[in-house]
Amino acid sequence: MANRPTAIYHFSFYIYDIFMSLLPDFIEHNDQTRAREEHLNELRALVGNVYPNKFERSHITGDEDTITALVEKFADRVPKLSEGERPAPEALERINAELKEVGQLRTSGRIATPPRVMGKAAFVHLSDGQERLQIYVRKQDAQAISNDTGQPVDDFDSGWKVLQLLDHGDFIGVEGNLFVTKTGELSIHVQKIQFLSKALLPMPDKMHGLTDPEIRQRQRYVDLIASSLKVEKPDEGEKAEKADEGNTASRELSSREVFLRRSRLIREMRRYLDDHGYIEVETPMLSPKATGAAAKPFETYHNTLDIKLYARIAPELYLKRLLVGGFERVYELNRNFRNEGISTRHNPEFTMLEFYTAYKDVNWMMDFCEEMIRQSVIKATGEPTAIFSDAEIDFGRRFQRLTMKEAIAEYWPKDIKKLGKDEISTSAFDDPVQIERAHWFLHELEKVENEATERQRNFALEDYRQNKYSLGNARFALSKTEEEYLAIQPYKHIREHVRESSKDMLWEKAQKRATSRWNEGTPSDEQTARQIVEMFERLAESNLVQPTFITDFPKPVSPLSKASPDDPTVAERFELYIVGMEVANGFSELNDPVEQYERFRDQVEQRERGDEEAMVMDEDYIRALAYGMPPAAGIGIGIDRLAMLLTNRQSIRDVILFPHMRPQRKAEEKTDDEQDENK
RNA sequence: GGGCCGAUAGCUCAGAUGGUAGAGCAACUGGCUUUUAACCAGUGGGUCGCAGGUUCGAGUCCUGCUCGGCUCACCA
Repeated sequence: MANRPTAIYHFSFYIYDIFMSLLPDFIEHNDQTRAREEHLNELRALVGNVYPNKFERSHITGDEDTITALVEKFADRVPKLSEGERPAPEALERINAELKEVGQLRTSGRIATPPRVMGKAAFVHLSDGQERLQIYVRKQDAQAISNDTGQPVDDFDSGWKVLQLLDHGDFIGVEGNLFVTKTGELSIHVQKIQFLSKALLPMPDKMHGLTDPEIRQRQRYVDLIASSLKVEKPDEGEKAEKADEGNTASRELSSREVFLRRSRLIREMRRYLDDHGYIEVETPMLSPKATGAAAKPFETYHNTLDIKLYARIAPELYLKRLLVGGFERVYELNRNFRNEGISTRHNPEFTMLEFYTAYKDVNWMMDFCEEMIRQSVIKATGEPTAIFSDAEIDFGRRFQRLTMKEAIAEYWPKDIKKLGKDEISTSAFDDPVQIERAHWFLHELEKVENEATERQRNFALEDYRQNKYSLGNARFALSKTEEEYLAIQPYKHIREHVRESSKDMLWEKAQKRATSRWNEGTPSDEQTARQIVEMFERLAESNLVQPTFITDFPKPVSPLSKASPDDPTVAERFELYIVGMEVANGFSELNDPVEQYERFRDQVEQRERGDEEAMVMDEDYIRALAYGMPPAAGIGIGIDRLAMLLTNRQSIRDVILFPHMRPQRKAEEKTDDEQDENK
């Protein structure tokens, strides 16, 4: 008890918090925030207003002297040295004489390293988010500027006093002249120092950055600070490894770089369309009908109009109304909202580029889309290839094109191309009975395989558990990855074994099942269409690593696209797949109001049968088409997914600045909610 | 919805078999006038995600929950 803090001790801190604390109480306080608050109070006494309105930077670089501008402009004056090497004194003297000619300059930034104070001099790095530049403050040289008068504080070591009160993360402005230090680093010898803003909360770790994905995503500002303050200093081992990997440009991008690259991608896609005669438009984000795609919408309500509104799921029908109105080339690059699951590939709001081109068809659109993506990728990243996970995606090569049925045949399990007397090939999927059989066969095979592997997995687990008990503390000798490996190893064999031993039996079963279904009545075109799409998704989708256009979608699943002139059951529609992700979806736009009306009616029927994602009737759109819409091709491109590909991020949340996440609930709130529910 | 993993100091993470909560960085005090992951000496800081339980004793074991990650399934 004696060496524990007393109640009075705690109470004094409580009082301190109430009377001294500047920050509101929902922000956690600790010794570090208290130190920063004290520094701020002392700074206020020294320089007056601690949140001044502006800082004028000089214009030696031609434009504003940001840190990046200065570092870039004077990069060629800095001697290039290998690690540990120091510049020759004569060379240094010459360089510094040159730099003296440049004269006084003023720049500003955030303190990117904790000040290294050495008696009566100090080194600090300033960052403008992109580059960092060192400043050198000598006690007798630096004056503080008062933020009230704009004049130097009348105190011989005022600049030094301000420096003592600076914390990692504060913003300051400095005036001084450039020089190169003995160790060869470009620096500013500070004559005047002006305090600009305080970081009351401590900065994230300068070496590791932020690793917790939760904070990275919830508090993106901290993530971005971390990625601009991080010290790039891999140890020798890592360095050697990186050198071995060669020049594959596989270095992981910082969070900041991810969003810069995303921005560049968007800019290049806009520019490409602008250069090809498209105009950018904005259509309603809130609309009385949620149409243009198959998805569940968000609902909201307009008080004055007294109507229900939906956040749009796609701008498609509005953009096509503009084709009717006489804009031949339009695009919209903006958000869509879908009230569906959240995953590594889905965010409730996502950015889509849609554009429409009059007098063109789907084939033209594929060519145009391919070239646009290729050019934008090259301009955004500097090269035609991108590393994603362990794949190198080549945007430079012509994109592969497969019909959906070809893709199914291509990725049909290699070892079961032959089933009894039947050969699985593209033509097999022209016949609805064969489609039904193949679909059921896959379904059954998957079920049996999953059952078998599940049983195998449990067996391996049980085996492992028994070993664990018999081996006692050996658990700690065995690394987790080895455990997992042992449990997974038999898994592949069992899958192959099951496939080989049961394929003919399952094929017969599927045949019977298909036959009995057909005896009950012919399946609708829509059912057949769904079976084809399902087989494609199960078999092919995840295998489409390099950019691949999948064409010839079944008409019934494409209610807004035109049928192919060659095959009335097929829509002139394509989707672009890269690393198993749907990145784009385009088609020849259906412009026959009568047929569109029929298709909507089919959709409405499906909706009534319980398909929540089927479309609704949009009478005004039919009316628009009745005024006449030119033949046209249209496309939607998922920008977030493209950004993932170009930044090697496996989660869509890593390429969206502020992704949606479940709110954190405290225990007390939870019990309150539950009490409410119980009432 | 099922499964697996995670949550410990401001940050990054250690803490096998239950027994006084640790390191590095950050913070604070002192020293050092060209350092750079500065250095040297010293100091403070944690209700171990939340709520229960077992126990003489829980960061550690059990139950429930929250948040996050991965994964499978469903839906399209």
